[in-house]
This record gives sequence, structure tokens and C-alpha cells, in this order.
Amino acid sequence: MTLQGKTKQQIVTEFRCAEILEAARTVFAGKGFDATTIDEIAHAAGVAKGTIYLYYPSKREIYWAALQAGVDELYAETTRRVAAVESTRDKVRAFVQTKIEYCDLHRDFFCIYYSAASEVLSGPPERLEVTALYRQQLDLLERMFEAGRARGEIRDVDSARLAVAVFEITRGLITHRLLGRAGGDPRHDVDFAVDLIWTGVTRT
Amino acid sequence: MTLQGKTKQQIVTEFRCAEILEAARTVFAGKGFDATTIDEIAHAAGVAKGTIYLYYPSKREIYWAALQAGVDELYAETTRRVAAVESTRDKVRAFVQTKIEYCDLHRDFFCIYYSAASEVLSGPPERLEVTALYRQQLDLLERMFEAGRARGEIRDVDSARLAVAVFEITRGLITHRLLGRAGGDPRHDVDFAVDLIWTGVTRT
DNA sequence: TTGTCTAATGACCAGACAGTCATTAGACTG
DNA sequence: CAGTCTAATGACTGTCTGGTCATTAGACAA
Repeated sequence: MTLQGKTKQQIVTEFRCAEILEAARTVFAGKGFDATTIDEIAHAAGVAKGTIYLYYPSKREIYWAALQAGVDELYAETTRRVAAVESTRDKVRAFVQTKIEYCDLHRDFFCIYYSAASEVLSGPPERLEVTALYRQQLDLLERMFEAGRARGEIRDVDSARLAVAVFEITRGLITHRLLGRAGGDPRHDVDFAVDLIWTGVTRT
Repeated sequence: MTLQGKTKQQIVTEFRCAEILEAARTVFAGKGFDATTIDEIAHAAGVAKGTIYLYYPSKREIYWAALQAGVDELYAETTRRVAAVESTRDKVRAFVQTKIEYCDLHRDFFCIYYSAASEVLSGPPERLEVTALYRQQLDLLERMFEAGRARGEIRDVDSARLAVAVFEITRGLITHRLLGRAGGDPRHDVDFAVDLIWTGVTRT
């Protein structure tokens, strides 16, 4: 036994898994799931193909792991920061900001994330599991808006649609960042989003 | 020569092309590009595999044709209806409404459309051509907002970001429709979108 | 040094599939 | 009916790649 009650064994395994996952993320992000070969991932990770299969049972599982890990981390961070503020407006801001900042830190992940998002419409049979990954985000937003409405902070708007709108606006802004346009201060994008959702485009 | 100055030849060819394209749309919509096989398309179209290649040179080309045709028709209809109204608000409404109504009419097309949209991030090398398909829509929106701002109809907001926002809100609402939720009157979705963009969520 | 044990390797296999092309069906003509 | 011509066919091929497994390298123990 060593640190944190883990055997040396376990630590090495964990490390290898992480290495492979990191390589996989890079390759998947650049070429998408189908165009990526296991050999490429192995090469990027600096190991042989067989080694990959010592740590993951299949190509889909690697993809899934890469996606899942990021989504979980992002979701945890998001809930944390959303919970840390009071007003609904600040919560929405926290939601958008967390995502955009996370995007700047983990570009590769977001390429996979949003690619997978569209598998929901015409993808593999696992689409239900994929859907679940996004549902939790939409639910979070929906609850925020329900609460905000109950407290009279926002007017009477369909929460489900509102959640979708915020989710997608964020997607759009992030996509633009990733494509190179609008690379500057995340704050600009965040301000824009919150501002639009709050007061719309009407002249004041 | 017959109708419209076309030979019988050309008419038959056109008809076959359309038949194949229709079948392809269905299959692509259900399984995505990579999971679809030419054999499946052939079967769905009621022809043999070889026949497909008499009309299209490759699988990608079929996909491209299915996408292109829909995008062109949608864009034409959109510009027509946007041009038919005066105020910026009505133009935005026309934009969103056209898309949502077109979606109800051509579900399969939209599955392909939004799947392809996310290839922009991590897809095939043709991603630039794909990007162009969406650019024209964003440009249309951007011009609408520029004009609206010039005429004092809307406040001073970044047009490019606004275009992205409207595009993505629409995508979100349509995706929800396609997934079965919120299947009702398109008008509800349209009203929601225009309302949100115009006045936001602030209590009035 | 020798023996043991396991993590890593990469040649190999089997299935899938895009695209081809020699053959055929059957429409049309005279 | 015989002859011609072309649209359609589907068996076939070459390639690609996910996944396997017999072999090896090299760490560690005695």
C-alpha cells in the first residue's frame, strides 16, 4: 500500500489510463469517432495497439470514457459555481462562464462533446445514454429558472425552452471560439449571453 | 424534346436521382453517415448497388447532394419570407418560423443538417465546405440585425454573436421537436424564440 | 546469475464495405 | 421476330481496421 491506500499497481494503471485517454481525446477531437483508428490513438499515446486493449475493452468505450470524464468534471464545477451565487441572473452567468472557461482549458474535450451532442439525432443506438449526458445540464438550467420564477426574479417563460435556449446559445458562442473567431476575453461572450437572455435586443 | 425542353432521357435520370436521394436521406437520417452503407441506400431505393453508382460517383457525394439540396431550398424559402416583411422583428420571426415549419415537413433533412453542422468541429477535411453552408445563414441574420440597428429598431448589440444566438436557439427548439418533446403548434416555439430575443426574461 | 512473472508488443485474422465490371434483361426498331 | 442498344444488376475485389493472442522484454526475487 502507498498513498491514498492504493497499491503501486493501481497507481500505474490509473496513470496509463489517463495517458491513453488524453491521446484519444486529441485524436478524436481532430477527426471524429469513425475516422479515428485505434492505431492512431496508440501511436499518439506512445504505446502499441495491444496495450490499449489492456486498459479499455473497445474503441467505443474509450470514446465514452473521454466524454464521460469531461462531462462529469464540467458538471461538478458548474453546479459548484452555480450554487455559490444567489440570484438567478448570477447563476445563469456562472453556468455560461464555467463552460466557456472550461472550453478554453480543454478545447479537445469540447470538440468531442459537441460532436457527440448531435449524435442524439442520427447516431448509434447508444443515443439514449448520450441524451442523458445533456439532460442533466438542461435539468439544472430548468430548475434554476423554475426557482427564479417562483421568486419573482424572472417573468413567466417556459422553463424547458429557456433551458434549451441557454444551452444552445452557449454552444454557439463556444463553437465560434473554437473556430478561431472571437478568441478574446471569455467575459465578452459571457456578458453578451447574459445580457441577451435578460433584456433581449429591445432598445432601452 | 418534351416538356421544359428536356429529353425523356434527362427526365428519367432526374427522377432516378431524386428517388435515390430520398432513400439516402431516410437512411442517413436514421444512422448517420458512417453507419450507413450503400447497400442499405440501394435497398431503400429499390435498386441494386451498381445502379446507385450510375447516378452518383461516391457515398460522400450522395450525402453532400442530400444536404445541399435541402439547404438550398430552405435558404431560398427563408430569404423569400424574410424579404416579404418589413420590421426586423418580423424578419427574425420569419427566419425562425420558416425553419421550424420546414423541419416539420422534412424531418430527415434536419437530422442530416444538424449532424453535419457539428462536423465543423471534428469532421472530414471537407469541413470548410460544410462551414460555408452555415455561413450563408449567419450572414443573412447578421445583415438583418445590422439593418435593424441602423434603423434604430434594436439596441447596440454585437451582430455576429446575435446571429449565432438566433441560429442556435432555433437549432435547440428544432432538436427538441425532433426528439418528440414539444411536437405541438410550431407557433409556440416561434413565439417563444422571438419573445426571448426581443425582451429577454426580465419581469415586465 | 538464474528463474519467474507480468506488462507490453505487433503480426495476424476475420468481417465489413466502397466501389467495379462482366453479364443480363428488356425496351425499342425495322 | 431478329437485332441492337443501354440501363440495371449483383458477384466480386481490394482495402481497411477493430480486436486477439502467442511471443518477448525486462523488472524483480532468490
